[in-house]
Amino acid sequence: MSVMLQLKDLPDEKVLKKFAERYDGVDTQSVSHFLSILRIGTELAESLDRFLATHGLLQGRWWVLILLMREDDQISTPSELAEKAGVSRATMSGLINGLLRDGLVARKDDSQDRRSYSIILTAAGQNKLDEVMPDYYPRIKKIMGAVPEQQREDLLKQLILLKEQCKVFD
Amino acid sequence: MSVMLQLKDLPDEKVLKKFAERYDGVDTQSVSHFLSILRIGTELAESLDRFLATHGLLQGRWWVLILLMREDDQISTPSELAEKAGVSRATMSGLINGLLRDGLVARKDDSQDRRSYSIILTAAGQNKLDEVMPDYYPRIKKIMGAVPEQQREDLLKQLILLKEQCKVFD
DNA sequence: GACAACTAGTTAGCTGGCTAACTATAATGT
DNA sequence: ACATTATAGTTAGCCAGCTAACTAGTTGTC
Repeated sequence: MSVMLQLKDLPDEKVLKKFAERYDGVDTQSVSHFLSILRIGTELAESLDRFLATHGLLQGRWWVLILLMREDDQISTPSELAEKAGVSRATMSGLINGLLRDGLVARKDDSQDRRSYSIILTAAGQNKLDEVMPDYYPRIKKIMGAVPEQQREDLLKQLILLKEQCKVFD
Repeated sequence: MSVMLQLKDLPDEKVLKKFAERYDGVDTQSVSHFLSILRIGTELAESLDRFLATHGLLQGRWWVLILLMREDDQISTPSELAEKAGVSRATMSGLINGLLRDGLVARKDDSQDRRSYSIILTAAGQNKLDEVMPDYYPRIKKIMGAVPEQQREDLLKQLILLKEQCKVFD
């Protein structure tokens, strides 16, 4: 995601009037709320990325490492990883290449199926996670601590409602 | 943004235990909530993009058209647009090129400052907005309708708290 | 008036998303 | 056995973000 709206850029009175005149039935509140939610989503993701960058990682590659560590033997295949990460095989191809270059994962050819190969988390990759994760978890806890325990469930519930309601875009 | 997490991919018991053993002090709830929020943000943005795509637009270019329409005379400059859209001048350069190619904006050289030029919304650009916006506004209203009026303010308030708490990433 | 410093915009190269088209191999069906 | 179909991975080309380095022009200062 990446949303081209600065919260400060919410339109002023004059502009609102202009748009409301040209396009009737504009619900200013809804629009402003919707855009703010998108914007905050972007900002949260950017914060995470900046944090990962301090450890020399970015979101995409970091997540691949985590998916590998989840496996019993730290091993998987490109298509499996693509499926689990929710990205196309083409995208996973690029992510894997970057990780191979950095030596955080290694490639092992499949003797059974010559089209395929396996990807293994290397010692360097595990070390990288062991460096990042103990720094990551407490920060996440602190961040989520900003929302009172009880209201977190409500927050999630409402966001899920919004997401589901997005069917009106189809 | 773009978050590599499928909600379905929340880790199972065994995996949770594995991570909790290696990295102590993991607050599973916080992590899962945080990642879910990021994921939903991405999905909302993707929905908007799919909608805009049905009108032959994408988020970046659409937002530039809106910023131009906000101006009294539908005119602005690349750096002004970059600043208002919250992107780098380099990115705006690319967006403007795309819009120029599609004829949705036009370029007008500045006689005062030969480094600069102005970007104007063309009739075709205005027509495109006149096609998209009357379709956009009611859909946004319907989507936000999923969250009861009273809880919207809370939702926003909590998201803003989270965003601000992201300072712990710095 | 000349030089320094700043500003406007572009370009190159990186990240990471996508689709569509491609290669190579495997599996299936007749 | 061979032909078809399906699958694994890559590549090319698009979108959109970024930084850093660059050109060109403007401004300010001495």
